[in-house]
Amino acid sequence: MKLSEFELDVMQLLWQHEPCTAVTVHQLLSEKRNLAYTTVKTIIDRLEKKSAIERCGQQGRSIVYRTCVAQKTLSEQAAPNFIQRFFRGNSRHLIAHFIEEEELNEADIEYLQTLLKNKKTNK
Amino acid sequence: MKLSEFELDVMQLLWQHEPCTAVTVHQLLSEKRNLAYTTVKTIIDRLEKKSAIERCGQQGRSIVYRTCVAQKTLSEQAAPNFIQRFFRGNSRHLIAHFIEEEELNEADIEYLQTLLKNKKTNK
DNA sequence: ACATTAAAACTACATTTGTAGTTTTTAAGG
DNA sequence: CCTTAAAAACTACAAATGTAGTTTTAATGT
Repeated sequence: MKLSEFELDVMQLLWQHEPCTAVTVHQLLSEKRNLAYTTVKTIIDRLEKKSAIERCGQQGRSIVYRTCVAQKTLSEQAAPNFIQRFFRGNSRHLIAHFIEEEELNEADIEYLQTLLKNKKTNK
Repeated sequence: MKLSEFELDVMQLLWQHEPCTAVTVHQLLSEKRNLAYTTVKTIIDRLEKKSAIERCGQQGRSIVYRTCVAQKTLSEQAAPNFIQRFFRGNSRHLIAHFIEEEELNEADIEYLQTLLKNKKTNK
């Protein structure tokens, strides 16, 4: 399944807030940018057509939606692409990039160190 | 600057092989998928229009191109987006995801461990 | 029961993207 | 010099995307 950027934005909100109506998604998105309700609804319709989300009820006159794909599923598909594109398939560089560029607190760092240690021993 | 997937594919090749002609890019891409030369040239024209690449000479009747943006510049812009989309801005999860999912050899792991250690002490 | 009106459903449209055909230019060989 | 053929330049077009207007449906208050 291939979703556009905007579609992914909406999925993002849904993953965080599902089950959830189009009205709610519109409200959530409106905090960031100015969008007509119908615009958001169009995206939701398209996501439904693509079977990324489905109806799971009704609230007053609003349809309640929920996702049918896990965030992980999509990120797993997107990740290799991303790596390919920017890091020539070299995941060491990728991870290094993020370690260098991203904000990480002490706990984060320790957590990641543990992960790496485990990865090494499980080889 | 916003580049499409295909445009990024071409940038990828250019970063690796610049300076470089459209014919060469076409040859390189042809190893992976079947594309008309004109298709590739169209993308190159668009990249030029977007000022992502520029002419830097001629080879016979072919124009030689080079990039005008660093890979890093683009990945830095793309990365936050990507993180936002899939990991809700939580870079710990992002890095953890890649550590868990990607192939890493012993040397990779050690390298990353060093990076983390440095990051911790430089705080 | 009926009117009101929110939300759904449908339609629209410009722009971007992937893809390639056609025409024009021009370097290179004879 | 003239021809030729390779590459450039231009044109085309369907599908996807971002964006929103218009019309229909139906829940809710009276």
